[in-house]
Amino acid sequence: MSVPPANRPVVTRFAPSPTGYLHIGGGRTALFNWLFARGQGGKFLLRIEDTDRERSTPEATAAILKGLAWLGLDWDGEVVSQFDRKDRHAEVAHQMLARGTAYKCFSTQEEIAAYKAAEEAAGRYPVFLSPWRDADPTTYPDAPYVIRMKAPRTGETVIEDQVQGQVTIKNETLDDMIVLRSDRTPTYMLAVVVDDHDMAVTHVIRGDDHLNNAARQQMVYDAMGWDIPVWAHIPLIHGPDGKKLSKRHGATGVEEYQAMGYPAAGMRNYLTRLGWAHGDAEIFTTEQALAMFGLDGIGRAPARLDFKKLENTCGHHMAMTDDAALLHELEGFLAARHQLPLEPAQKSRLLRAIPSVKDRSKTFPELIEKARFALVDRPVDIDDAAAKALDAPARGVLRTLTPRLQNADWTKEALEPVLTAVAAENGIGFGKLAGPIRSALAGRSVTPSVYDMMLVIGRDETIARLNDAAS
RNA sequence: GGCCCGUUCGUCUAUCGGUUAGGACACCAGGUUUUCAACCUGGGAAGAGGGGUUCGACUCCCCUACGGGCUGCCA
Repeated sequence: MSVPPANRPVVTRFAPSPTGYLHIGGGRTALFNWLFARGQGGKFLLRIEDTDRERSTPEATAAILKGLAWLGLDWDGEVVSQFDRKDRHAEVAHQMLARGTAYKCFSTQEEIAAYKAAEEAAGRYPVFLSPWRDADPTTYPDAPYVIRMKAPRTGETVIEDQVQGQVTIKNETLDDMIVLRSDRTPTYMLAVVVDDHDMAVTHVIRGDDHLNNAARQQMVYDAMGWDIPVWAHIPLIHGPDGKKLSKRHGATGVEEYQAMGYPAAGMRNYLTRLGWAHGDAEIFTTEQALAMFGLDGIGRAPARLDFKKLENTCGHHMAMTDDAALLHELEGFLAARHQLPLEPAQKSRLLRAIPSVKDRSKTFPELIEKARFALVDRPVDIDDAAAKALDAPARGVLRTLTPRLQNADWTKEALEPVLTAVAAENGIGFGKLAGPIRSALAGRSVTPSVYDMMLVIGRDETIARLNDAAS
């Protein structure tokens, strides 16, 4: 058995099959690979496993690339198409044939099915033992064949896994897996090994649904005399009920999370912490994650998705992100939702409003809703809850307020005493004054601070909206 | 069915034989307050069950239960 490559620079890869959107679990797998490679100063490669021509589509590939881009995961070099490398895969299959570590099998699918059925009926583990394994080539018929590996029949295969530890698999449970199909195309088991070797991948970080496959794949590494990469099989993500994450749990594709308006930085942070920990670290930047991330922090049990914590994490990142970057990402969010792009005027209004709303928002829809006061034009649409605060007495109070605003300095420090005084003169608490102002300025009863709103929309607009509401 | 993996508060997790089992989210109570948040303080909340090993087990071993994965000429 070969030893893991210890002194080479780290090379990881993400190798999705293009049969749909980028699954949230796949996104996390990509993220772990990216964090590890980038954190170690290594390379992160992308390979599309499109050998299944029936199910692979260019649309799916595009969706996966888009999902990765949204998560902020960039890869080195060109995207590798596994299908394009089929000749190389066939070449390796024939090399193994020549070395005697693989053989041609002429058994038909019917024969195999019958064999397995008989084994099962006899109460044995249904491993197909091909009669062609040690057949004399001169007896080969002129018929379609596949190339199979000669798997060891005794002993055990040990997988040294960075996450799962030492996993031992009995060789009798390993069949002579097919590496080249009868149509000369490679199977996944062959292609993945050849590609990982040719791409000089040092660390294979992938879902633990591949843990058993690692034993099979090691056969190919051994047959070719290649170095086995470091394995790290990470647990899958489950839904809130602990079952495998599926459509009935809600969102499974990363683009759905983008469409729901979660900021990418928050998503990254949450996904990093899902199944990985570094002491008490909870909220961190990508730079910090890069510095902290390691394979030893990955847990062995599947983690459940918790939307409440995702939201909380995203809230922290909203507040941490600078205003211009937030606006830029907001535009991406609107585009992902196929909504109208922002006009320049709206952008500048939003940019001014963001500081007053980003601390209190967890998602982009929330940010937009809270920034509504800055986006709307007069006359402001007032909803029922806001209208309740604008009864006759309240309108009277507002009429006493507007003249006082004409000459005040437009800063919070100057405005504060004015509003406090008006409230006092009217014999009401500050809350009774803030309510009507809120309604007049935003048309809603839930808004940012009244001072923030006044400063953002400016003196003229403030007075105009107050007059609208007071009349 | 067989094989493989897993199991600490409701959830994400820390602990790497000796801790009052820590943090975060969520929840509850109180505080602050200009609405909603945010924020501050406090609170309840966990080692699946059973056997071992050991002076001592969440930690090591075995069994059971439960969950997941694999068992394709899919990846």
